[in-house]
Amino acid sequence: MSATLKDVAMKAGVSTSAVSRTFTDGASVSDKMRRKVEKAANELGYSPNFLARSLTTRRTKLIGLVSNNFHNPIFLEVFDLFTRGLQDRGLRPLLVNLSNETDPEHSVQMLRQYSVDGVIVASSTLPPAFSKAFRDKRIPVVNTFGRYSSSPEVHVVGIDNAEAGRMAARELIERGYKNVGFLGGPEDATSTQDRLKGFLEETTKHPDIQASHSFAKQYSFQAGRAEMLRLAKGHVAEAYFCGDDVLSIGVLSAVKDLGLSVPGDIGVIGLNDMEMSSWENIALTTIQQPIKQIINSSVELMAAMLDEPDRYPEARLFPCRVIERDTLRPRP
Amino acid sequence: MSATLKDVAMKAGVSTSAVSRTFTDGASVSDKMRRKVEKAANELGYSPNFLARSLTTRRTKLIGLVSNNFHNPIFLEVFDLFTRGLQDRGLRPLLVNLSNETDPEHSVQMLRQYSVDGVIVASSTLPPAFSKAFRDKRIPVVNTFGRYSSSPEVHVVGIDNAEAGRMAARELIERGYKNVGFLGGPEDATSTQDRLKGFLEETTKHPDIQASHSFAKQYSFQAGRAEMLRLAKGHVAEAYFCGDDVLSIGVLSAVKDLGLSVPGDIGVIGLNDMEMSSWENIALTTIQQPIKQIINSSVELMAAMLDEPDRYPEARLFPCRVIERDTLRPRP
DNA sequence: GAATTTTTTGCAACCGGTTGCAAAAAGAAT
DNA sequence: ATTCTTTTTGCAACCGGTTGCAAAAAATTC
Repeated sequence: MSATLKDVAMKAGVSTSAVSRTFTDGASVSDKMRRKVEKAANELGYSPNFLARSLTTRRTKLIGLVSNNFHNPIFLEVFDLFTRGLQDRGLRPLLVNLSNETDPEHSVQMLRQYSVDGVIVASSTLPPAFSKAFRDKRIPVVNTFGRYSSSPEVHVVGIDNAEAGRMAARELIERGYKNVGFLGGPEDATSTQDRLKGFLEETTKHPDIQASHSFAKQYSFQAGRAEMLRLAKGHVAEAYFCGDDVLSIGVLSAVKDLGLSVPGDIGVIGLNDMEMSSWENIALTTIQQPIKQIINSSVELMAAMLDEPDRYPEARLFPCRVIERDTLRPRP
Repeated sequence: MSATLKDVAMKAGVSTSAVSRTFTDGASVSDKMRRKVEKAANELGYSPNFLARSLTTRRTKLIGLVSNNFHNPIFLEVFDLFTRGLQDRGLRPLLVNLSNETDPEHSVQMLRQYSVDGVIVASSTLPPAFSKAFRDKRIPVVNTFGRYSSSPEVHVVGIDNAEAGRMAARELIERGYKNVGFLGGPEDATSTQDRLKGFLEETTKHPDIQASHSFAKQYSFQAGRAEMLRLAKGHVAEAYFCGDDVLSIGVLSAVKDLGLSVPGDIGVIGLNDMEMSSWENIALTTIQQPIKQIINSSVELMAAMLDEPDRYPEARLFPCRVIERDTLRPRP
């Protein structure tokens, strides 16, 4: 169909190697040759086939971008940042939606069949074993939003979830809430467990603080709303730390429907600081996860691993900070 | 690194063709041979390299998924549906973010270099010429959310934007609004132009109706909010048809800040019916674009084009309907 | 201008597969 | 058992590139 290396070589009256070298940077070609080849290539509208090239170079510049979180608005920001970051380095994201995939192992194999240079697992809910499966096949992998551990098996970039839990607890306590609740995301996600751990660690330091906890089934508005409505039938805390902003917004909606006010009757603090949280009609007080930095760092790390596949695994953690808006009562 | 065809052939003591045929459906292999090969393949953990295969088959099963809309929450739903739809057919989305790309031509070339089997352009704001560039290179292309025209040059799947504009106007008129406004998305997008055209077509039919119009700079909350705040300094209509739900939500926020109520003082109707619009604390009345059908149809059409690349271009339009929630006054 | 070094170029093998063709094997018909 | 079909298999060329090596050409040195 479109012109090949051979066509160009023939047209320019040179060997195929010469043409190949013209399109490979760092290869030895004289200026005269380069001009001759480029002329022929332009006339034929030739540009090299990356996939054929990858056969010998063993580099596809394809990066698997795997996620199972297509219902949390923050992931649109995540995809935006990832795609741009990868594109800026000449890498191409092959997107994998794990939402309904019954067998994650299948994705591992598929990405291997496409010879991806690396895989970014963008999820705080996928088990660490999933990321590890890539490492076992010697495919560079970065688990963004993954669990930090003192002996990581794969590269992790994200936040210290336990510390985020402590931070939320401190924030609530400092504002004088005595009866606080943790309303986390999926119970089996390591991020939820770590945040809860940190949260409780901090609250138990204070004997006058009552802490309770429960979990939403997933990171979504409806799950957060449903959980809050359920809680309302029993004992209700004065303030909740929600595992995610979208959950928080669900909670805000439920609170409103219950005829209660925020922050008057119930305080809410979220986690993420997604774009929507700053919208004036939401104005959620939240713990900001520096996702721009997290993602840029993930991409940077991935790029580094392409040159050095056996790089020793590291955890890159970024500090969070509280963004004060309108859903917690002011400090005394 | 990992096992190749040759390794398997050697281990099984057969020719490479035999191994190749075992992994190609529809190829002629005896059961005995197949078993022998599969055994060897399993022991070596072999699976075929799709890219090498694509060299001869001329099929990569890669589909370019191009968008420039990474700030509108509806696109998270769009990506979710596209990735799942493509995956279900064994196709793989290569995601391209055109947001900050200065030169779209560059993307066209890049996708060609990766030998994508087809391209889906998911955008209502990219110019038709962009999609056409793929067709000119004989790459199958579907422009989802594209402009319908009676002589389409590329396949278009979406809605009849003019009809959506008429529908919105009728809805407002039937509810007794006399002074109505069109608050569209980017002025240069064909979708905006078509919607405005339909909107005005309907309002001018009624001599007692006053219609005004203006445009937001992009499809985002802040753009909608800013435009409404700007409008508030001059003449304000009784009800607005916004070019998109996320714009509508920006408008709702502005109206609230102006100390006015919805739908008491100002009515709002959006377009899209994204997930968030149904959230109880937003409850936006909107025109629903059946995106699930649109996307499934786009994927189906793309799959059909892979078998029949020169398929005559068609436009597939889906009807919209009004979803009544809480942002328009009730019908009389 | 000859000898030496450096740069440029082409040959040919290779990357990991597929496939047309003809030979070999198996099955059916006589 | 022989002949004729049908199915299965392997050979070898090919897909579109890259690259080590040695020969050719150009540049440098004396």
